[in-house]
Amino acid sequence: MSSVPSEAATKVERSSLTDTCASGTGPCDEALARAFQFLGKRWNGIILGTLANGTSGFAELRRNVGGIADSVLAERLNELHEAALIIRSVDPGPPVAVSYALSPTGTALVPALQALGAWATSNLPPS
Amino acid sequence: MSSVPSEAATKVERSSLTDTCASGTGPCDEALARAFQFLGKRWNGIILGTLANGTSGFAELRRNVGGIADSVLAERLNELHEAALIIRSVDPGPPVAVSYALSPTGTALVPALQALGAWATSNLPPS
DNA sequence: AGCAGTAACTTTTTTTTTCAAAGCGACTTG
DNA sequence: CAAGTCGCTTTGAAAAAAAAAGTTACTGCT
Repeated sequence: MSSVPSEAATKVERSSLTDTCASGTGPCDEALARAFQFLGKRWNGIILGTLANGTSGFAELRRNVGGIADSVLAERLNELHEAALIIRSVDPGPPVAVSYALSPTGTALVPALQALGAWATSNLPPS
Repeated sequence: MSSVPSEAATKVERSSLTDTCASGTGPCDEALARAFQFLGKRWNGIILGTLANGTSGFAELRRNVGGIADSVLAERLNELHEAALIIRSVDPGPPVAVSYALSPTGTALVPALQALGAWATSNLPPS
């Protein structure tokens, strides 16, 4: 992981979630704050969960995620790519085609996402 | 759960995350969207993770979460309370004292939060 | 050839969300 | 009395997300 250049670290974000949480032994410690640096931004959890179903192009992902603005999807994909959670592959074509997939780091998140889904199934009323 | 009046359901949200996700058997299904209805809003994951360490008052929670605006914390606590993820208890005092704790629904989320923390520890660079 | 459609974004404007600061009433302490 | 804390509420500014239109590069159809 330390070999991945983290350009996100050079972008000073207001109220960075990585500065939050009392140091403790409980679930809310620095690690959880780091997880929510991504997951606490609208759409990231859903995007990663959708990509867990398999590789997608931009438009397919937009349709499968459902309800996200193009510009927000583009920005999220860039951030997730820069953080090495997803892999962006370009087929030069023609026609040019771009596909997105979970990286190993992103894939490692899937069991936790599954746990979240299981929790919601058991604990949240259907909308 | 079904005995809890869900006022959140009467508030039509634009781009509701519960309308997202292709139906599928993968992690991104309706259940995950429902989980991110809460967790995809900034601060909710951290708030729930902080409360997993034990009951807190408002000011203590604000300090322990770190970096959240009063007004946002107040609103988040109201939403989480309305969704029955937390319990709000009032000690009439004097002085009056309000405390917040995870409900059984909120508590059931803790293992998934722990999984997220473990993933971050193994997969995300320290900031 | 022109047209319409799709993909993968980008740009602009509008709307919503979050932030920062101040405020309020109810207390406690020195 | 003043100053501090608590648990919020209010206001206006800043940031993020949404909505809509746009661009380039194709493909397929008439």
